[in-house]
Amino acid sequence: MSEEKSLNFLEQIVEEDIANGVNDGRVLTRFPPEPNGYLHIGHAKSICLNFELAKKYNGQTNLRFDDTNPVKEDIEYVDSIKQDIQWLGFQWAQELHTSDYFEQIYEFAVQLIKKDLAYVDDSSADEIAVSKGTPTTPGTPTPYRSRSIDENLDLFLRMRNGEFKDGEKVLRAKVDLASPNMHMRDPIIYRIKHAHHHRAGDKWCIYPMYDFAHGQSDSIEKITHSFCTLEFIPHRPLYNWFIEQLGIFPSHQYEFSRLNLTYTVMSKRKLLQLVQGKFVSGWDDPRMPTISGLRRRGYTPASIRTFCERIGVQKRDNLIDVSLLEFCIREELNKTANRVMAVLDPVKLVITNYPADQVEELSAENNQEDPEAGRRMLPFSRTLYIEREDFMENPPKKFFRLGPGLAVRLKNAYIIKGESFDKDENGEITTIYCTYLPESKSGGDNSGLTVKGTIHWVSAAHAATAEIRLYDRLFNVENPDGEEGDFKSYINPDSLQIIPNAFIEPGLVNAKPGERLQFLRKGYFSVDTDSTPEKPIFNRTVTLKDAWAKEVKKN
RNA sequence: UGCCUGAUAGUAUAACGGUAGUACGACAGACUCUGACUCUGUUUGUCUUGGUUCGAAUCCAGGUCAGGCAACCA
Repeated sequence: MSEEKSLNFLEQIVEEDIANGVNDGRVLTRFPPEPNGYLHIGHAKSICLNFELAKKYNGQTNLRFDDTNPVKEDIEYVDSIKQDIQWLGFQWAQELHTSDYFEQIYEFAVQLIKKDLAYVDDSSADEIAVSKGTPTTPGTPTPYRSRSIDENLDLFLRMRNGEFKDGEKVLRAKVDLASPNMHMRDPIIYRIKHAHHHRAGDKWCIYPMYDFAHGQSDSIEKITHSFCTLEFIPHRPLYNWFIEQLGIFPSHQYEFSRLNLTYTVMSKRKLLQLVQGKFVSGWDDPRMPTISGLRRRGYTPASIRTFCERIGVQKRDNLIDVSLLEFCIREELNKTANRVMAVLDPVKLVITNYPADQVEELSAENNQEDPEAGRRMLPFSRTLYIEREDFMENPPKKFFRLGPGLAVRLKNAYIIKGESFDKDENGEITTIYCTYLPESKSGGDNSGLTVKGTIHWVSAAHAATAEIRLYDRLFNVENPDGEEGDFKSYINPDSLQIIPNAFIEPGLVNAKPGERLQFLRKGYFSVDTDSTPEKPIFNRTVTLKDAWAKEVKKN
């Protein structure tokens, strides 16, 4: 383990700070979600970054809810966010809420007013927008900019006391209306909202804006390194300006680029549209890039953490290939998931030389990658189900499966040879007939034969049935955000295929929700949260790599 | 057309003035009682033009391209 992993740019910053004795080497980060939606894998990047970086440098991480907008926030989201972070494997030092600082933030505002650095503005939203000018032309002061300190103090108190209606007045910082940075053109720092807050109740009718809450909260908590995404870069001068004018603890903001993944969307707004428009079954639909969706899909916390580590941290825009995420979950599940057999698209197979009333119990390895996983017994009989695609009437030369005259190994059982088949009036094969080699039994094969292919099966009389849900990418274009028009028009209509009656090994009816398995040759699956022994439900987490599918595609 | 970011294989990410490396993907092969896994090999890259330097992905200047910013959202 002498291999040195290079540091990402934020780790470099932290190491430099520690080396220079900044904050006495103390490292305290925070993860600051607004409780107005569910966490997605983009948040996971931020969570991993904040928690792992702090831990690496003997620091800690707070969970702070940025709950400054009561009309959009809800306790439901608070709970889901906490669950998701813990599920990912992280524990915050303190659970904090910006709303707990409202009194102090209010005092900060008063302080600003007293320094003549903030004023109450009676202008309408439109008037303020106009007065801010444009990026190329400076803003102009509204008539209220020159109010006296005393008048501002009085008005602000009356705002707090509920004497005005929503939108009637705002408190603005007095910064620089001519700044090339639009965020410095007297930003609004308090607005009136007569709304019930999920945590503060009805105590307040004025609420601070993000720019006058986030940095202040960082400072109150003495956060040393405040990491956020790139779109907050233009806010940083304001972040620093407030710290300077207020003379409070100098937290520092650093920005990194947010995660984008191919074949999905990542903005909360768009995910909400998918949920509300019923394009998916909910926030935890296994096709969603939400943490809860990935969890239900069968992703593990470790695979998501590994993924976040491999994508790195930088400042350039990126679009990560979802195949990397898939690689991370396959890599883990290959080592940990038991192998079982399930036939998704069954066709009957009759072994004509196998005794009609004989049933054998065959021993099967659970996971050859893990000797500890043990073995299980499987019933075998004359009539089986195999995968329809594993038989071809006129197979091409590279087809290593069953066909007339073609021999193949039944996994954990015998070598069989295809003989004949029945078809119905539509030309669809209904039954395949084959013969088996009794001396080719797995574990004791002395047939002297080797076959190129091995296929999976279940005994028809013993198999249980299950609902299997096959998931594919939610969108059929790599970057739905980058396409013309409504992103929803690029939704993949085949992103969910439900197989109501697949055949599974009898023992699988007892699989517990959340359990992860490999269906041999079909992919990794996990037991759905709605699954019961009476009606087992499996979600496909990810397919196996399929060299044959590629071969077929080529021709 | 103001300000702010950024630009290294298909996608990401290293190299911090000294041999452009790694992962995923793709392609080819070996192995295989999973056409899986594993293993081997191949392919493809420093946005551009100048400058500094013995030497530039790296430093400087100009350009190009991409993204962000003018919510009483965060």
